[in-house]
Amino acid sequence: MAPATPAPPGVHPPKQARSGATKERIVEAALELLDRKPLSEVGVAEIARRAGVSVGGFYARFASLDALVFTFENDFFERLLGEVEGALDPGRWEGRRIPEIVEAYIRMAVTAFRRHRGRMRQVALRSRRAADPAFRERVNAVNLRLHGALRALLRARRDEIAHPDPEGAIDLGLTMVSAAMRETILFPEMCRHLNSFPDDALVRELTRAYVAFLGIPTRARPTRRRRT
Amino acid sequence: MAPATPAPPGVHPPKQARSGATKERIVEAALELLDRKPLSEVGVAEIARRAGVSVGGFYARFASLDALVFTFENDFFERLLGEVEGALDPGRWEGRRIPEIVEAYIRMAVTAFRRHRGRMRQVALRSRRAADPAFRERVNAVNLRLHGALRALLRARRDEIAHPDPEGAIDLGLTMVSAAMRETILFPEMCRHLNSFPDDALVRELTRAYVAFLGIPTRARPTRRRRT
DNA sequence: TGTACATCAGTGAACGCGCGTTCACTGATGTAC
DNA sequence: TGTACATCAGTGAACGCGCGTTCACTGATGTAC
Repeated sequence: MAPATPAPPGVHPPKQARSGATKERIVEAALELLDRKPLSEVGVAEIARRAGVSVGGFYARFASLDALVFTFENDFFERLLGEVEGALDPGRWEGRRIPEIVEAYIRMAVTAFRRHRGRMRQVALRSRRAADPAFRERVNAVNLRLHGALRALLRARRDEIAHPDPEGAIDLGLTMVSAAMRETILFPEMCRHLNSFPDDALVRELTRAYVAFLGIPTRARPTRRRRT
Repeated sequence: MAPATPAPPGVHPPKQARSGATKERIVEAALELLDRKPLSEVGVAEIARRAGVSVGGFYARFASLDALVFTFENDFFERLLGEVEGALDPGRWEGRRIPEIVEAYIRMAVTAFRRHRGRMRQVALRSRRAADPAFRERVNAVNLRLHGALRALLRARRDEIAHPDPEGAIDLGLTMVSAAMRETILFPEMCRHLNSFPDDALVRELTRAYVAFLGIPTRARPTRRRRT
């Protein structure tokens, strides 16, 4: 049942070097196209053309279009989780206070949203269409871990929080901040009528909002910036 | 060019009473289905079956599926705009302070999101798929007016706001609050791992968040509730 | 009130198009002896 | 090094399915005289 090489499901493991290269080209072509339009408007033919293979060539590497999407989503999730969980390791933040942590998290998130816009849009759209519960489960699991890392750090600093329901506030604040980033970065056409912010200002303001909502007394302005 | 009866484009004006009733049944069937799944999973056949007409009967009333969607979206927008702009009429709020206004707005919005969940989901999804720029324009125009009404009230009370950039904060706060409502009410499956709030608490907490972000000194807790 | 005719309302099978997928085939690469 | 054969990589036209839309037709409603 289990294949000899543990390849992701639906991806035909390459047996020669050149087919590996073809696979890369296909993935890259798909990502480039996704930066410009949602998957529903792309299609196998266009991906294949851009990758310089025939449609049949595509299917020699991937069992289906879904399999391709699954693959690069998975790669992406893996990388993202590694990055965020690494950066939010509790050890690193010993003795640091909530505003700094929140700012670091939001900065990472904004950067990721910006850098992987196409893929994240695709994930956001797909996870909202009811169809595939397995996919939603996957996205939920990833979000759980991403949010979980921050949540753990904040809960451990609950005494900084003046909000009467610290845990609820941590979660709702997270929802607000995440949703706002999705809105402004992934789907900016939808809020064109509102003032828009450059990324730096967005990080600063979202941090301010989250911190204010948690009810953390702003003795020193949490405005000092840091360039990684 | 202009039709005798100014019917919405794509809707064949009924010439007999019974066809008007049929039209209503079709619209209602579509709305019921939309409450349970996105349009992309519904289809003309299912709408027609539920409305108790044949597929041909559907097309006797509507020029296309798009025309149906357009119609009930428009009705919906119209009603929503009327309600919100009426409730936020500047005259009504003479002498009232920001926290009250914000709470009233958020309560209206939460109620609307809850009551018209299917339609709003449909709008949210469709406006995020690049395809149809005309549709996005329409949604933007509606949002502009909805947000504009609140924005005007808040701007007129700018002296209550301690945030260094009041106008920017008004807009970003609006984005955060709107996006959070969409997330928690329209697509709750996506944040199942986070604490969820009943509507009353959601209104209270979103209000608190917005007010805190604007930097309004909370002398008296803005927690007093009001039942309309 | 009755008849003839025009228009409207509605039926449901068939059409057509887009798009993911398949399949018979050609060419390239690797292996055995 | 050369030959024969097996497997892999890739081609592109054809297939098939879902689904929105059409169309030839039947039945219902309204109107003229």
